Amino acid sequence: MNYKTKQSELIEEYLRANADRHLTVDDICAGLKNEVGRTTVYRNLERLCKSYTVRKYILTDGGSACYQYADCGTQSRHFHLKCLKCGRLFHLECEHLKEIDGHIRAEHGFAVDPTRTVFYGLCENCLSQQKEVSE
Amino acid sequence: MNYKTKQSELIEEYLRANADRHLTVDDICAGLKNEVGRTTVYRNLERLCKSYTVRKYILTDGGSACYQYADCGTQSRHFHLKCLKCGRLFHLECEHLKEIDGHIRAEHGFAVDPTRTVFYGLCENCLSQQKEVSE
DNA sequence: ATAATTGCAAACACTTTGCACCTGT
DNA sequence: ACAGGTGCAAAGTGTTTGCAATTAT
Repeated sequence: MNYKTKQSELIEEYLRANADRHLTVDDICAGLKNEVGRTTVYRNLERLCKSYTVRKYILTDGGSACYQYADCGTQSRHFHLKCLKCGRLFHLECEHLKEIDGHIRAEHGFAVDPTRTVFYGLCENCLSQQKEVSE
Repeated sequence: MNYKTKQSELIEEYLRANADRHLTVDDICAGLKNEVGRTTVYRNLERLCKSYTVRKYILTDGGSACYQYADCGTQSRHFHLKCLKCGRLFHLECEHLKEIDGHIRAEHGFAVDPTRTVFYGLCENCLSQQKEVSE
């Protein structure tokens, strides 16, 4: 059980090559130039998530889910910053995560799940643009 | 602009009366015994979210969104903690907000909007329950 | 040989939109 | 009178499923 197919290899390869990015199913399909069917992408992602090879993120805005190759350890747990203006998604490094995480855990007894939590606000770029225009 | 209708009053009333719960659109429709159309519920919730009277949560993967009356002073700047298990909403005090806020702003040039940001995770209660069961 | 995988089309669940009608001001 | 609200039906999204054909072992 678990055959090695051209498609499953392409998908995993693509995810690994883009381990620094968050990919939607659309991204993956486009990245593979539609050499792999959408259904197959979904099914492979499901499998990879089950084996913890890939991590699924559900952004709190109800859009489509994002997937990221989980290189066991390094960038495993991190927060997300989503710009309300340009829509870009940023990653928040681990040291700060721990600080935030620990603070809330210690002081409020609440265990934050970074895979579910998204900070909304304005990114550097959009902030400076806003100042210039000052609308 | 913004007329007071029988339906909009029923919806807000119901949300306020159940401010301790997180309600799906289905819950609201059922609670109002289908006196209000589903579309109207959606549209009113959208309006209430925009005015920060109600907060929208996307808790489950593929499931429906939840709404909760949260007119906790539109003006006050604080974060929210939402428990993924019991659905309870907690408020995060200002000192910590400033710390988190300042950190992300200073180190990442990202200005977080606390009114838009919700931390998802597990509350003290649900955490301890989970330990007991230890599944 | 035979068990798993693929991918189309169709089903799905939740949400949004178009439009004709109704209601509040 | 007319801006705004309502609700049906239809369209739109993102995801899952049925199934016949294909592919890996």
